[in-house]
Amino acid sequence: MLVVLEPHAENAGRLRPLSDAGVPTGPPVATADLAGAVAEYERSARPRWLWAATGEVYPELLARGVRVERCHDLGHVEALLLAYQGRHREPRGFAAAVARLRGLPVPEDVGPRRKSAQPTLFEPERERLPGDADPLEAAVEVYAAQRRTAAGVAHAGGLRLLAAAESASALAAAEMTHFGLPWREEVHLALLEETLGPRTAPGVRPRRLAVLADEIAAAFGRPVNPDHPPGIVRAFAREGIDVPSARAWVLKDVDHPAVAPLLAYKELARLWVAHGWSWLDEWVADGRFRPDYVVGGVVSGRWATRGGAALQIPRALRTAVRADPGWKLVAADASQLEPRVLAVLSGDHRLAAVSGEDDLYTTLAADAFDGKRDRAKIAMLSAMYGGTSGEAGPLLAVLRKRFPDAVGYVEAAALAGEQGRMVRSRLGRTSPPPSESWHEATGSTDDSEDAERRGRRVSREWGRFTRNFVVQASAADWTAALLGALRRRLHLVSPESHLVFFQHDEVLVHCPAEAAAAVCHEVTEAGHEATTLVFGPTPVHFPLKAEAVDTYADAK
DNA sequence: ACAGACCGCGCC
DNA sequence: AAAGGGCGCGGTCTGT
Repeated sequence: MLVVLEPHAENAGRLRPLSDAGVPTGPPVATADLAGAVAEYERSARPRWLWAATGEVYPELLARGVRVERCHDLGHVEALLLAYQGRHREPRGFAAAVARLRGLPVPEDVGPRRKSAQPTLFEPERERLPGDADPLEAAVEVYAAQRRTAAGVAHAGGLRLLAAAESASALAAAEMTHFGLPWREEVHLALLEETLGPRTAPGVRPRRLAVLADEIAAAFGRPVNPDHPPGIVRAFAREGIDVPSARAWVLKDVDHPAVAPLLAYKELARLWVAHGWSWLDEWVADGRFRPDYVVGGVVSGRWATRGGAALQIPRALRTAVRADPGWKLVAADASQLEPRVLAVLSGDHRLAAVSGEDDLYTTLAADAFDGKRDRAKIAMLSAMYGGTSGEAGPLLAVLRKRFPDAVGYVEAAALAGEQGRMVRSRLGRTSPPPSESWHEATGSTDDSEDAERRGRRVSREWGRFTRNFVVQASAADWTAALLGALRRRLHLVSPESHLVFFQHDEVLVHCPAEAAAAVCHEVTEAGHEATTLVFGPTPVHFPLKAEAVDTYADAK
């Protein structure tokens, strides 16, 4: 069964039960204790909850101690369906869906609201429905329309699964923010002091950075702002050294006394600016880092985050991520997910055979690259990213000869992009159509050499995007299914355990120490479940190694 | 004062 | 001959 839910302020709201097909089976019921009503339904019927946006409803339920098993997130599903139809640029979200159905002016998407760990005094604004539509009725209508749309396309089965997996991902994201990533402030503070010096006021360079800035100035014989790349390039030019940019990898081969302090400065400044004391103040509270995840925030279906740079936690800081006393972190990482995804998508039997081992690149190297793992990896990444620089070209040729189906698959995707066609993931995530300016550049009637060259370049760029899209988006299909399977399994074997972090192809579970072995087992099983759900029976191996650690720094 | 471009670097 | 996918975020500079 389904229950459609509409929240009001202060835990009040309305509910209405529906059949699986979305037909109301009873009248709307108002309640002053929404969380209690939801909890009761969970106990008695385990319905699939139907609501406009998980992010608007579920955090409040979690705050009141209520977990739900399943939902259908109308906003996320709307976005997936619009994309499937090539309508990426139309406003997504529930309110827009209602407006489209009723022929009313479609409201623009509300812009992103940056959040922080600090509690806010104001309730987040809820979408106003156009034409004063009744939210419960409108949700039922939109659900029916989404079912019709999804059923009428070639990827019907895939989209149904994708809708469920994306909705489950939204639940998992809200739970990760709610429970938070265990973050030991004193460990982080000690690391900052050790590498930067004592804490300074915001904007005031810590001692170690000030010293390096002085060394840089001394090496150049005049003050040079190390935070200003053009100034650095000019400073080297005055010394008779031409550098194309001030990037670290460019400077590291330059022979000049300013290089060493500059490289050290860049590294430390990055830590200070991105994950220094201000970051701690803003993002860590009560021993938890609570980033705001944006499920499906990337066109490929990958997650993004808003604020806190949660998907860029530097390796050096992972030592601050520690399990509570008596608890463990179970770290799980899908190794080499994308080449394995390519093996399934392309049906390349040879590549499937190579994926049988835990380290795909080693096997690939033994198979085709004289045992040279580096080369095997470059070849594979070049195939998936469209890289051709340096030695990539010849290596890719070797790969193509040995694995024609796999390389042919990504090359077909690249060709589609170069021609402005869309490509899709396994479950039906769909690449956006190229922009107006892309069409102008590639369809130009101007046959000057410059215009033609630009057209070719723009076309190739889009081909690299679609080449990567098929792999990256199908990997996102798999991870969405994984999250759904894992959160359900965790609740069964160890209800106290929670997903607390997710980053493209790795997850962290915070669990009581005595549950760690069981959690590791469930992670592995969830990986198998995701593989079968998304890809069906396949010889391709998707190893998802799980290990219990005390700190994230010890993972892998 | 503010928005937006560009650079550079962190993560996958 | 050269050509590499996806992000978020903070810095400086430029234009208004």
